[in-house]
Amino acid sequence: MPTPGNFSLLTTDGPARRAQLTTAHGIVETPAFMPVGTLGTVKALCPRDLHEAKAQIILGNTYHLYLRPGDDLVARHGGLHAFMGWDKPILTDSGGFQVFSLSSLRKITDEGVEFRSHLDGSAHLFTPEKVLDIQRNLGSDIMMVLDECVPYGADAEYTEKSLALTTAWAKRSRENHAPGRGGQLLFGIVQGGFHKDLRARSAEEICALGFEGHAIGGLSVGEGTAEMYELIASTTPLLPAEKPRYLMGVGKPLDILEGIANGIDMFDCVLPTRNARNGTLYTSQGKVNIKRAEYKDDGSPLDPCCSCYTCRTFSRAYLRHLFIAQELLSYRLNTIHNVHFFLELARGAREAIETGSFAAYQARYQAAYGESP
RNA sequence: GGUGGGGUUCCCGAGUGGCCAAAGGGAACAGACUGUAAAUCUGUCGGCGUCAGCCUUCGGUGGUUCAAAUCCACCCCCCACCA
Repeated sequence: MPTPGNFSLLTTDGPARRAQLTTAHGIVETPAFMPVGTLGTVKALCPRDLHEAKAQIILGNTYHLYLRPGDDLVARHGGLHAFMGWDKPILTDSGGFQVFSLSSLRKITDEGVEFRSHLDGSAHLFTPEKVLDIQRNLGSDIMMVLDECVPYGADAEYTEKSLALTTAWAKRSRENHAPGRGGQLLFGIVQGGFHKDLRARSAEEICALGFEGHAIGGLSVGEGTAEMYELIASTTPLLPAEKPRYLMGVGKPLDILEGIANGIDMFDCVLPTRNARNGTLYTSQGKVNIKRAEYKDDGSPLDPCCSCYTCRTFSRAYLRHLFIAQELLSYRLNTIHNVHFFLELARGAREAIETGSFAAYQARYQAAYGESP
């Protein structure tokens, strides 16, 4: 039985890789898409739905779970796996993204991040160490270090300072959490904004610290697709090939395939779940806005090529009706489908890499979703 | 029969002389969403338009006025209460 952290490369197709990452709660076949379950739930789904969609690993969020219900409470209930009834791997984000998205509520210091709760305004301090303590309470399989997600458009001076801080925090994180401790893996995060030289420096500094995996953070924060792809292409090769590579928060179907083409192994994104709730559904033929009037009388399935429960059972007309009527089932059926689609996207990519046909696989989606960038 | 209240753009509903094609909400029609403060947000929403404007509209008809959804007269509906 391989130990958590073991990452075995099975095969490659150009820079694209097919591998297995071992965690305390099982093996993750990569490339993998990880549905986001910020508050200990992939919104609108229950673990049964996730199993049916063949989800291998999901995300939880340190910041949000710390504030509510509290990581100590989760620990008292046996950790996040037991608490939410999910026995497969969980990756917890550190709260670094919230440092970015809730920027008006926080202040960054060398020590960490002082912030005010978006729920009740109470003051808190996140340090690299504190964030790991929380993630230990949550009992996630993969923990993320605290980082600063630099806003798009930040100049070199700010980015460089931020980068130094992120590296210092990463170092403290590694010192606080020895490899193998508690079976919990620790991933470092490369930042550096949109300055290639700073990205390279960050990659060098972060990868020198001996994390079990490496993430690229700070992308899809407002930049254009071309710029994002350029950065993925230039940064990914700087991450050690023998460790998993995780592109944080990305992305759209084509973004994910582009990442895989460049050698990324793991992805997470709120798009399938959020868009499901907002009526945008992903199909083999491209995006479908299910609230459009043209689907009012459409008795065909959302995507005839899809094997999810939603597509096997219901018509577009019914899905539109549920959405327009704001029925709760709408959110569930839409999310079941979108999550299935993203997981299937990754599963198909794994298969394509195994057969050496990833380029053709990517091209098929480019045809359906528009040439990119 | 009497008294009082009311009829506004698809719906509800503000507006009581000019700044009104008429607040606000809903519906409708589009669009956005990338480590989730998101079951959220944005746009359009009388017609025409070379975007300056022009035309039609506030129960009906007629009138007052430079100007009326707003004032007056009569008429038609609706609601409440009293007989």
